[in-house]
Amino acid sequence: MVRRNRDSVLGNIAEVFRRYGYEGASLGRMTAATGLGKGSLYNFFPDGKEQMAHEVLSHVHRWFEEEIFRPLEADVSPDHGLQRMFDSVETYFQSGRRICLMGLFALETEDAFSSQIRTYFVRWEEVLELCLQRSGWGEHEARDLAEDTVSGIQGALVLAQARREPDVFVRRMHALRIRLSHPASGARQSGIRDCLQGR
Amino acid sequence: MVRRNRDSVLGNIAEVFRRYGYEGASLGRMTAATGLGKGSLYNFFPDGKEQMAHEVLSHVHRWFEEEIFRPLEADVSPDHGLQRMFDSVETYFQSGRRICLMGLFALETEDAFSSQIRTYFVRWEEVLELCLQRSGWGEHEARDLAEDTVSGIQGALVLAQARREPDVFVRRMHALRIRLSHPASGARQSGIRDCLQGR
DNA sequence: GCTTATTTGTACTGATCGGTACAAACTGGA
DNA sequence: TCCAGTTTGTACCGATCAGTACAAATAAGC
Repeated sequence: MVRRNRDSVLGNIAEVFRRYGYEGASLGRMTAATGLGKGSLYNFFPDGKEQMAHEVLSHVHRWFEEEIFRPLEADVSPDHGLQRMFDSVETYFQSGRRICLMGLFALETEDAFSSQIRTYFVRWEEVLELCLQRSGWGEHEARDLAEDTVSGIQGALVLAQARREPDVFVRRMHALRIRLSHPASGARQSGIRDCLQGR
Repeated sequence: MVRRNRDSVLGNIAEVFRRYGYEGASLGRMTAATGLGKGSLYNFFPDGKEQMAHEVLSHVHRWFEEEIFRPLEADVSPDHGLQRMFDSVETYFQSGRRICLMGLFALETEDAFSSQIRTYFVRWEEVLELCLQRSGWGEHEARDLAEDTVSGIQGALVLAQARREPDVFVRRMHALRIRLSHPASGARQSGIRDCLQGR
């Protein structure tokens, strides 16, 4: 018998939720994925399946906090923070081979996890918005771009999975990186419009 | 006793799949949503739950074919076709209040529906790409924009649901409409780059 | 080595699952 | 009005569900 620690068990459980969704992730599948019996799972998670899901989402949020959200806030170079965000996103989602559990649960479940999911996405957009402002985008553009970027990441994950083609995700991330690399305040933006009108 | 027709039953079943996901959509929930007993459901769909799901997806695909894909191909004015696409998308997804079943099943299920889902998305991107080319976009930009648009629609639906805020979807659709309204061939694109380098 | 605490794992629970069998109710044609 | 075909609906099936009870195995401290 090999003693398991709770975090590695949680990792296995997370992959079961990703692969099958909340309702499709049975305790039988979890015992198979972790190598533990039900008694062990209930020893680690006395409140059962819903607690496991909550803790998986918390774990995902903490990872994003450590790897993406805090660095976006803290990086003295916002441009570097942005590129690091994309690097981390591509690593975490395995270049489109791994889906987003927050996105899946957002679609599949109703109330149980909605608060946690909402908090995660609101947090991501907020830190990205501030980073974009520091990078030179105007207030409104930054807000809009932050929402568009987080939405774009989610959409790329769905489409990559739907088409069974991870490269879709890679292409979309590449396009987003480029899009976010050209800060253009309102003044610059109207400069581009003048230029276009002149042609 | 009220006799039901198969199509309206299918509509009710579709909403159960949307609300609960494939695994969460039990026959009990379907009998409640349709007002029919299991015997009636099995009379309409002798191959059971998986057949219901296949037929719901086919029905969704047919609706998109009639309302969006064919009009995009057929409209003499590509710009009009594009705006009509967005109008239909907003209607179908109820301005972000209704999720996309294809997207949900793409994330939640593995093999059973992957062919149907892939076909739907590939078809959408293909007709959109051709429409964008006719609208003035270059070949590569059209390809890229088509993928970005379909991906963007999916992401907007996920994020709207995740934040419990349908306006997210409305804003993203608005931004996509604007984005697609300004065809810029390769020559025009490099003109913009020259202009920027001059500053 | 023994004892106690901790971790593991299986048998079992009531409920629900997808699906089947077949009786009941309804409809349409003669 | 009657009968055959069609549609509906419920009881039931074996399997699986989330969760519980508790015994077995292991580990740590004395």
